[in-house]
Amino acid sequence: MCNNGVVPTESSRVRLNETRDRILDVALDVLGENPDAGMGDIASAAGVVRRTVYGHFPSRLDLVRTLTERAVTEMTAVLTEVNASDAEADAAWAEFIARLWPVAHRYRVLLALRRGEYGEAIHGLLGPVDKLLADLVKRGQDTDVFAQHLPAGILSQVAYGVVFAIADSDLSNGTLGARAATITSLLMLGVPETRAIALVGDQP
Amino acid sequence: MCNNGVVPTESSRVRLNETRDRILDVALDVLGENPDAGMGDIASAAGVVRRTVYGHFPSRLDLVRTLTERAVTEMTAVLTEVNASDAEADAAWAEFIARLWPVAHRYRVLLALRRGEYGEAIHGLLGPVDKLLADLVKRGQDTDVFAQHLPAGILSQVAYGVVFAIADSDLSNGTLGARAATITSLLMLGVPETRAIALVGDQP
DNA sequence: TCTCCGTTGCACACCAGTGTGCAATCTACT
DNA sequence: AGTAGATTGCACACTGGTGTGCAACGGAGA
Repeated sequence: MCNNGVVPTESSRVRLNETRDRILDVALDVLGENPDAGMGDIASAAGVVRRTVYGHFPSRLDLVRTLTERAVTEMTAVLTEVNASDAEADAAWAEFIARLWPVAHRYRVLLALRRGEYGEAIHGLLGPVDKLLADLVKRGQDTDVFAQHLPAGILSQVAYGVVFAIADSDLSNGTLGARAATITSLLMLGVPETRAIALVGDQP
Repeated sequence: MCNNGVVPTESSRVRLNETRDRILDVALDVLGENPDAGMGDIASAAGVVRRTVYGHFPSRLDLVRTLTERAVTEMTAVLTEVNASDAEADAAWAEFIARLWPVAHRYRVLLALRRGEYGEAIHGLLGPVDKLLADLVKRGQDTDVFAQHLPAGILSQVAYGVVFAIADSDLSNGTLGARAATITSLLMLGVPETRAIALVGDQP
């Protein structure tokens, strides 16, 4: 399909990338509503024929993997930046959730996709994000900012699991969802309610 | 298969129910590991042939529905009992989680099954449980025992979503998991850490 | 106008799971 | 031994998704 080893024209390459990006964007929506959606569903939602999708992504796994890589890139960018600051761990967490929120909402499907066919592949790609999260929580526990009723690795998983769960609920969009997700995750990290509310107040 | 309208012998009926129950038990395990497992996988795990499974459950949906009904029955039993007591809402919640824990661990697959093919059917059957949970949380909010940063309906969903998430993690068995799930869910319900720890201490 | 190249439409093979039909078999009870 | 009934083994049709091959179409640029 697409390219057979020949150098493409400038304009055609633009058209190609436009289609490719549109497929990726729309795939996120479609899979978000139904993680079991097929290539045909994605194709028609993108206003394109199934055959065309296979022109850009040789297999369904390739598509999902690309999507995941995208998500990992965006998330690690935010997370490393937040992690680098010398703020208290709870403040860092609050800022992280606030900035992650739009991304989390878009990529909420990945949580569902972690079980099932491509679970292993996705899990592998998400490894770096998990590690950064665990590091942040560990830092909070070491400085007595977060509770220690669970090991950092699990606590971080559960905490950002909650964020995605809220991203998947009725509150998904709007700032209300972001506030709810931040406060809830802070509470379960052991931050007192008054402190949690103060923290989200700082970043509306 | 099984029965063609004729009255069965006593012993054969026993054998029948034994097989049926074994299929149900094993289906819970198999689907717990892989929600997309087929009838064949379930059958062979139960030491039986695929055809036999269809003898007891005319379709895959029937099997899943039966499983769900089982779960709903067990959960509502615990929940109504706990809900009827006049204890504080947080104490009631703690007792609920403690008693729900073994059940939750067994039926954790239902959470994954809520999305996907049979999502709607399962969601419908789980309705009563959701309502009881929401009532309990509402009671806690009205008596200022639980935080009000989220509406009761959503807060209850997120809270017991966490319980299942922990049931699905490495801590799944043992009393450690139960403690972790209880404390974490209490924290996110807005109960102060000291109080939460005191509550689980009461029910080891 | 001619060419490049992404896109389309249709063909096909393939696979995995579902659900059914039916004769054969095995087992417990009489 | 005879019988009822659950189980088995194998057949089949059907569905729905995947991935590929290939000729034809259509638009943008030389």
